[in-house]
Amino acid sequence: MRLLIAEDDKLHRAFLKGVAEEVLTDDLEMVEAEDGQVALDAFLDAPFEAVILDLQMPHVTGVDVAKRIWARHTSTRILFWSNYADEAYIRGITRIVPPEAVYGYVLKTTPEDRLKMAIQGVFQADQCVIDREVRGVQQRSSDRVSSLTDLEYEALVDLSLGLTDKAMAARRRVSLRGAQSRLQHLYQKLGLDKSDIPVGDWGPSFNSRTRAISVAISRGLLNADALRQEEADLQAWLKKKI
Amino acid sequence: MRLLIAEDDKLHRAFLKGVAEEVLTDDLEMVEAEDGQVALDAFLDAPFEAVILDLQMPHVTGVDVAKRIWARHTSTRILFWSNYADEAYIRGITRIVPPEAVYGYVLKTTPEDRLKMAIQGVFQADQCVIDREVRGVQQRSSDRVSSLTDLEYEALVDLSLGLTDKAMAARRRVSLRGAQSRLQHLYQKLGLDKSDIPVGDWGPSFNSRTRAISVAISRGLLNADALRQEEADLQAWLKKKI
DNA sequence: CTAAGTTTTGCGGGTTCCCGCAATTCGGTT
DNA sequence: AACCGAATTGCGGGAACCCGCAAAACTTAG
Repeated sequence: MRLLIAEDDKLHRAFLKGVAEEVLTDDLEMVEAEDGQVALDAFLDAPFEAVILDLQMPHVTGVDVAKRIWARHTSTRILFWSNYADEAYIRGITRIVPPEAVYGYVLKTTPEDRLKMAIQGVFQADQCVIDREVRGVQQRSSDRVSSLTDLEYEALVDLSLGLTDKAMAARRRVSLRGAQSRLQHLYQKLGLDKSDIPVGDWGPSFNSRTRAISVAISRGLLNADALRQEEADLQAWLKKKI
Repeated sequence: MRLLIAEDDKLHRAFLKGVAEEVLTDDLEMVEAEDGQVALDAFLDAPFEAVILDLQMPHVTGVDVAKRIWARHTSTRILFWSNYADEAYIRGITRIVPPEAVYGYVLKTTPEDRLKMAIQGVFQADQCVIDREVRGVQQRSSDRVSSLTDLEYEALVDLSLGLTDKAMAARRRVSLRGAQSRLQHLYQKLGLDKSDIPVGDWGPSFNSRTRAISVAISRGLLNADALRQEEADLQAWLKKKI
C-alpha cells in the first residue's frame, strides 16, 4: 500500500509515521510531505491509495489537497487529522467529499489507540471513522435550524472580509436589498436578536455587523485560515472585475 | 533545579521533557501539566525556578499563567513555546513581563538544536532568548508608527467584540465622539484608507468597521484565543454594570 | 398544476456610523 | 513660560446600515 502523510509539524509527522508502520503491517511505501504543495506534487507524480492529511498547513490547506486528490481519484481514502473541530473545517470537507469516498476525521488530542483504530478502519476496512467530538459538530452543521445555509455562509464570508453591502451585492450578483436580506437571515441564524440585552440607559449594546463576526469566530464557524483563503478569492475576483 | 512544563499536546510535552532531560544534566525535578490551571496549581503548591509554557491552552492560556507566576516570583525564568508569532501573543507577553525577568520565546517550528540552546540560555545562563521570527514581530509591535497604542488596541478589542460606539464609550468612560475618534485612529493605523480602491461604479468596497477586524485577524493582531478572553472580560464588566 | 417554502426585490424611515473642522485639555520638553 | 504632540469633545452633514412590510420570482415536492 502506498501511503502519503502530509503534516507540517515534525513531531506529529514522525508520530504518524511510527503508528502507521506499526498498524499497517503488509508491505508499505510511505512518503512524507511537510506542506500541502509538496503533498500535491507527490500525489500528481504517482497517485496514492491512502492519505493522512493535517488540515492546517501553510499556503495550501488540507482541504485544498483533499479536493484536488478526490477530483482525480475518488477511490483514495483520506484520514483527516486536525487540532480543532472547527465548523469552518467541517463545512469545507463535507462540501468536497464525493458520495462514494471513504474518509476519517480524527482530532490530535485523541488517544493513540483510537488513532490506530481509525487508520485500520479507513485504510483497511474501507469504513468512515469520525471522532465523536467531530461528529457532534458535523451534526449541528447539517441541522436545518442551527446551521448556516450556503447563502448565509457566503454572506458571513463577505461580511468578515469587510465588504460593504453594495460590494456584496455586486460580488454575488444580487440587488442591494438582496444582500441586506441575506445579512438579515444571517443575523437571525446567529441569534443576534436574542443576545442583545439593552442595559441601563445606553441602549443597544451590539452592532449586528461586527457582532456577527465575533460569534462566528468564537464558535469556530470561521477561523483565520478560512479567512485568509477567502481573502485570496476576493482579491482574485477584484482583479478580474477591473 | 525544579522545572515545570505546561503543554497540552502529549507529543510536544514528551518531546520537551526529553530535550530538557538531555540538556539540563544537573539534578532535575520535573513536573508536567497538560493545562494552564493545573500548571498554576502546581506552581502555587511549590514554586519553580524554571517554567516552559505553551501559549495556546484551553481555559487558562500561557500568558495568564505567566502573569500569575511573575506576580509572585519575578525571578522565575519562563520559556514560551508557541505555534505562532501572533502579535496578540507578543503584545500579551510584553505587557506582563517584569523589567528584571528572564524569559525566552521559541517557535515550535524551530529546529531542535536551537531549542536546546534556548533552554540552556534561559535556564542556565540567565539570558533572554528570542527567535528571529518572533523578534521581527516584536520590533514591529513596539514601533511608533506601525504598531497600535494601547488605546487603539482597546478600540480594536471592543470593535471585534461587536460593541456599538455608544457601548464602547460607556465601557471606556469617554464621550461618544471620543470612542469614534479612537476608532478613527485605529482605522488609520491599520491602513484602511489606502487599501480602499473604488472599483468601477459601485463605490467604496470596504466597510471600515468590519474591514478593521479582517486585517487585524489576518495580521495576527487578534486571534480566537484573545477574542474569547476579551469576551469573558466584557461579560464580567456587563454583569458588574447591571 | 398546485401548494408550500425559500429567496429576491422595492420602498421607506429611523438609526448608526464616518469623518472634517475647530476648540480644549493634558502631559512632557526646551 | 512658551510649546508641542497626543487625546478628547462638540457640531453637523452625508453616507451606510438595519429592518418591517408586501409583492414577485424561483424551487421543490405532492
